[in-house]
Amino acid sequence: MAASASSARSAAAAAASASASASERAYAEIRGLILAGDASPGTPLREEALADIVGVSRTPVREALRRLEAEHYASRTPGGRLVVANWDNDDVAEIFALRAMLEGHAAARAARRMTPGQLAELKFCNAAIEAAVAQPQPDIARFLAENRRFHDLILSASGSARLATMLAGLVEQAIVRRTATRYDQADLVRSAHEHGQLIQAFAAHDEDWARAVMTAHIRRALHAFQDASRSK
Amino acid sequence: MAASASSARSAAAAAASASASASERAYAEIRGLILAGDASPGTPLREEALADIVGVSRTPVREALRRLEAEHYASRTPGGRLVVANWDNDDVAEIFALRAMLEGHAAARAARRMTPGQLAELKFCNAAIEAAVAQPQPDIARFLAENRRFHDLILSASGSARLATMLAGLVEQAIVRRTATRYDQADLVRSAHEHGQLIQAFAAHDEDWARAVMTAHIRRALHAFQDASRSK
DNA sequence: GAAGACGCTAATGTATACAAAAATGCGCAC
DNA sequence: GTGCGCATTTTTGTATACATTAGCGTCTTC
Repeated sequence: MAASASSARSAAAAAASASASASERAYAEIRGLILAGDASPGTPLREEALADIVGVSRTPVREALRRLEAEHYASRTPGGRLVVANWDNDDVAEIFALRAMLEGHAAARAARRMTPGQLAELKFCNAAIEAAVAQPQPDIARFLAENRRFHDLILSASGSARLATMLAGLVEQAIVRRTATRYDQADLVRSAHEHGQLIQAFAAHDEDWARAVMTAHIRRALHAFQDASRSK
Repeated sequence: MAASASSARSAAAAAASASASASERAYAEIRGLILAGDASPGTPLREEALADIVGVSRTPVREALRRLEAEHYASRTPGGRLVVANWDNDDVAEIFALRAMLEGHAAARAARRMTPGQLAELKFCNAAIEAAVAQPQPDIARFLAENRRFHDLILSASGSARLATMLAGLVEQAIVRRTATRYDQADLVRSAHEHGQLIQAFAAHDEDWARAVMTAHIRRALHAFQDASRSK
């Protein structure tokens, strides 16, 4: 698990370092440090130290930190210093509750606007997910990547930039925590099945159906996560 | 209307300039320019020009602009330049829909956690609102200020920093647009009455009731706004 | 020995100077 | 006369130097 987290981090950093802007790289790399657990909750995020790590000046690091602060990856001490944020169980539950509402809303909007092309993409994407989880040894990395893509496709089909930015932070945060827990294959298969239901709802352009399936999908994920945390 | 908007702007700017940080002042002032309509949609937001206006250097202006961009007050051209964002009718409807969901959720959480002290504050606040709207010539500025405070109290009673930051942008945006329209006294009275219902729901610690009243409150506001826009 | 104040240190906030990229306008060729 | 391409100019992105403020340890005094 430590290995998968750290490889995920270096992969993200490598992808970002390929000719992206300095602030973008700083953002990706610092977030990676937090998500991989290299910087545990409460750790101070000092601008100069981070600038050295990323290899840029303080200016882009500052921009990255402001963004991370807005997305609740970092929080401020009374004196105005930034530290890695600490999410407790209530926070996780809140994140999932907000995701359920907002992604449910996104699904409803998407159902209204879904084009045949977008629907085909979703089907293709979910086929990949099913392939990844059907094996006795599920391909977790593949599942995470394609699952992310599936939800992003719906988000983009919903056609609301506001929703997209609001959800961006929430999805990341929740996925991270999940990455840290062990997956139960049955959960993965169930997830793919729910995606299938979503596709049906989209095909029928049925807003309420889509919203309900998405809400259920995410609330089930919450409980799967909580069960995994408890038994860990 | 133009007068009220511009006085609101200068008041905000003055409040901010009183010993606040440069980035904070820049944020408040630039947002003021956008909200007052001094910078109409599509107007380029050039860093150096804004730095001159605010009287600080480009660095804090940049931070302010990133924040405004994250809150959808500004959007980027393909080339990466910032311009004042243009909200169409769909955007406004989307903002209200998101507000209805998120503030409904906040109200439900608040109902669960409401303390007697917080409840008393809400009652006091709504009394001020009722006083402001009871007169033949309602005190609009007072209403807006107290109404804002009422909703902020609920938000803080909900105890979720995530909700608070998510809603901050949405509330501002919607209020601005409303400021631009003429208020119908009947709407204001209705609004105060709905606040009374909310207080009852909070007193009973009834989550579902609170959520329903809040959702209805905001959706009515949407339609009041749309009617006002049409007949304007 | 404990408590408070003072001064030092380290971190953030701000300004400016420099580099890179993008828009625009001009000129040239077709 | 129009369209394309290059050069100029404007604007944003990044680095660094400076100012300010919060933290923190020590020293003094009661």
